[in-house]
Order: sequence, then structure tokens, then C-alpha cells
Amino acid sequence: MPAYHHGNLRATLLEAAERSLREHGAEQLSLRELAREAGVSHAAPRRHFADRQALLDALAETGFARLDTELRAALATAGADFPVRLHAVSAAYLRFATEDAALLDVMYAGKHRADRVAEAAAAPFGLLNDVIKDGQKHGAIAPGDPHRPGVLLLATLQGIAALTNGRLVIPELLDGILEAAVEQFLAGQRTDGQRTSG
Amino acid sequence: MPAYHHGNLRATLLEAAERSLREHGAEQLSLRELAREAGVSHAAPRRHFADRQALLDALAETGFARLDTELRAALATAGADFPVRLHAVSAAYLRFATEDAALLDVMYAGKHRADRVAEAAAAPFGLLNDVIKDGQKHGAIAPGDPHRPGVLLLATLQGIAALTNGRLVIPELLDGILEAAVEQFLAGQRTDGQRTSG
DNA sequence: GCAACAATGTATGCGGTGACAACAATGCTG
DNA sequence: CAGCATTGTTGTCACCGCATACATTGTTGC
Repeated sequence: MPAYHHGNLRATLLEAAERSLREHGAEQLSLRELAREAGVSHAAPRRHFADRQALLDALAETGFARLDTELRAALATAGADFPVRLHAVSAAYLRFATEDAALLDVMYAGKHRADRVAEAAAAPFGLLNDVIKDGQKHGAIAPGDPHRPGVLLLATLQGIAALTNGRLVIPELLDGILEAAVEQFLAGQRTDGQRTSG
Repeated sequence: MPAYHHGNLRATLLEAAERSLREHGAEQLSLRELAREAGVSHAAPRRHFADRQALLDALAETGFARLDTELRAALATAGADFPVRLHAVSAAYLRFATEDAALLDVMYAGKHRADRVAEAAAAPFGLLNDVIKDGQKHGAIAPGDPHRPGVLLLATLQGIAALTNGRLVIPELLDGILEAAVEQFLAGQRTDGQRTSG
């Protein structure tokens, strides 16, 4: 006997949406299709998401939360050596970014109307900043405002992910490029990565 | 008297599509809307583009061609000093990537079904490779396979563009981050950016 | 208990879109 | 100028997002 109320529609929709995103990308994501999978009428999702973008916003928000937990998990299993920790978060970021490429696109789309998304994004970005500060404390990164090196690290990782997802980088070479990126970052930030004359 | 044949539909559509892409993004791009703007029936574009993706493929192809010419133009006006040249191409890439963000997304989407796109992409990527090799010749970059540093450079630039377009980097800080990225790249590749033990 | 209300799902419709097929006008070529 | 390929038109279909009116269910105050 089908209950009139689904009881857990919002969570069900988000879960199905994340799977659809992974399998078919954001463009193919259809509210009506999700409703069909959940066994409700095609207008039911509207009770939980005002429109399509609201669903994407929610996906971005949970995506940032999951990214944050995965980065923290990677750091937790890494030791105390800074380069190892840096490599660990970087690898974790790349894994997330390549396994959930479409989700990452949604997260970075910049079309969000919800402040919640920006707040959720603050968690993983803050974590990266903390890693940078940790590196400064250990002397592996030159002291100064951690923001710029943080952005640079994130940009490099995001770029590698973009090239990989765009099939411009062969997945087999990903690990090697990651190591090169980490080494370059350390080499570049070690001495005088900060501009003092600008 | 409206001629039955438009005469230049394909080029007109591509031009209008590129403008629509810049103004409203790829998701909003509508074949029917383009047909309306061109003053033809809604099915006319089909004669030139089998489907929507075919149009996007064509846009990606011309996009890579334009990127190539802009990078070459930037190099042409730069002098002979390697760091200056590196900075010039990088700035040109970022300008393209931030002014035509949606087009870049299409170019890197990795959904292309046309080999023509990959061939068009080879031009600017080959140019970057040449820049790297030039740096090796001048001793600014450690000798070895130029592919890895090339990918790293492209990734960093692409990542900075992604963060900027995603409104995670304030445009005012773009120039500073670009300089930091170039400096880091030079610092990282100068000595031992290549792994010799992997 | 139960009435009033809020929350949640349903039924139906509108306008828009991409894709497709049959047909019409035009240009090209032997 | 006859035949054919090219290019544009009209009509149709399935699908989608969004909107509104309505039905059902859970909750809360009396």
C-alpha cells in the first residue's frame, strides 16, 4: 500500500540526484525523472526545492560538506610530516574531483543563490588554509598571508582535475602529475613565493 | 524580399551562439532562439548542426582556434626574456578564460564527439609546449620531457580561471595571483621539478 | 476527541525545447 | 532544361521546468 506521504522525499531526491549527476552529468538531471524514480508525482519535488537551481544549490552544499569530511579523513590518516600531509589532502581532493566531476562543476558553477553554499564551501577552504598555516609553522612555507598560497594550491589541484575530467590528461599519469604539483608548490613557496616588491 | 536561402546560416548561427554563450551561458543556449535571431525557421539549424552537441563541438573548435591566435599574439608582442614571455602567455590565457568562461567550459567539457575539437586543441597546447621548451633552452626550466611542466602550467592557469569564474577569487586579486603562480612555476621548475626517482 | 491548520503530495495545464519526418524552394550540373 | 543535391519550411512528438488548484495526512490547541 503506497502511503500518500513519502516521508523522506527530500533526502531521497538528493540521493538520486547525486547518483544521476555522477552517471549522466548535470545537464541530464531532470526533476521529473527524479520524481519518477522516487515514485511520486512530477510536481512533488517542488515542495522541497523551489526550482531546479535550488536542488543544485542543495547538492553543492552537501557536496562541500562531503569534500570537507573526506579531506579531514585524509589528513587524519596522514602522519605529522608536512609534505606527506600536503600530498594526502591533495590526493584526496583530486579523488573527489575526478570521481564526482559533475558535482564539482555544480559546486564551482558560481550560479548559487543560497548563502548556505558559500558557508558550506568555507569549511574545506578553511581546512586548506589551516594546512598552509601548518606548513608555515614547520618552516616549509614562507611566512605571510596564507591566502595567496592557499588559492594557488587549490587552483593547481582544481586545474589538474579539470584537465583530467576533460580527458586532456591521461588518468594513468595523474599520480605523477600530482606529485610534481606538490613538489613544485613546496619548491615555489619555500623561499620567496610571496612578492615583496609589488 | 526575404530570400529563401539565408546564404550564410552556419556562420551566422555560430556567431550568435558565441554571443549567447558569453551573455547567458551554455545551458541557456537554444537552437530555436538562435534560429529566431537569424530569421529562419526553427528546424533550419539542423541542416548545419545535426544536434545541439554538434553546435557546441563547433564552438569549442573555433574557441580553441581563437585561443591559439590570442596566445600567439601575446607572445608576439612580448620580448625575448623568458619570464616575461611566460607571464605574457599566462595573462593572455587568463584573459580568454575569464572573458569567455562559458566557452571555455564547453571547450573543456570532454563531451566532444568530433575529432576536430581535439585537433583544434592541439594548437594552443602545442604552443604552450613550445614555450616550455624555450624555457629549457634558456636554462630557466630543468631539461627533460616538457609534457609534465606543460600540463602543470596549464592546470594552474585553468584552476585560477575556474576559481575566478566561480567567484572564489576576487577579480582585483587576479593579477597578483597570476604573478605568484608564474613565480612559483619558475621556482618549482628551475631546479628539480622533475622526479628522477619515480 | 476533534476542529483548524500546516505540511506534503496529486492532477492538470502552459510555454518552451530538441529531435524528427515530409515537403518546398533553390542552385548546380550534365 | 532535366535531374539531383542542398538548404530551408511546416508540422509533430515527447520531454521538461514551472505554476495553480486540489486532496490527503500529520499536528496542535481546545
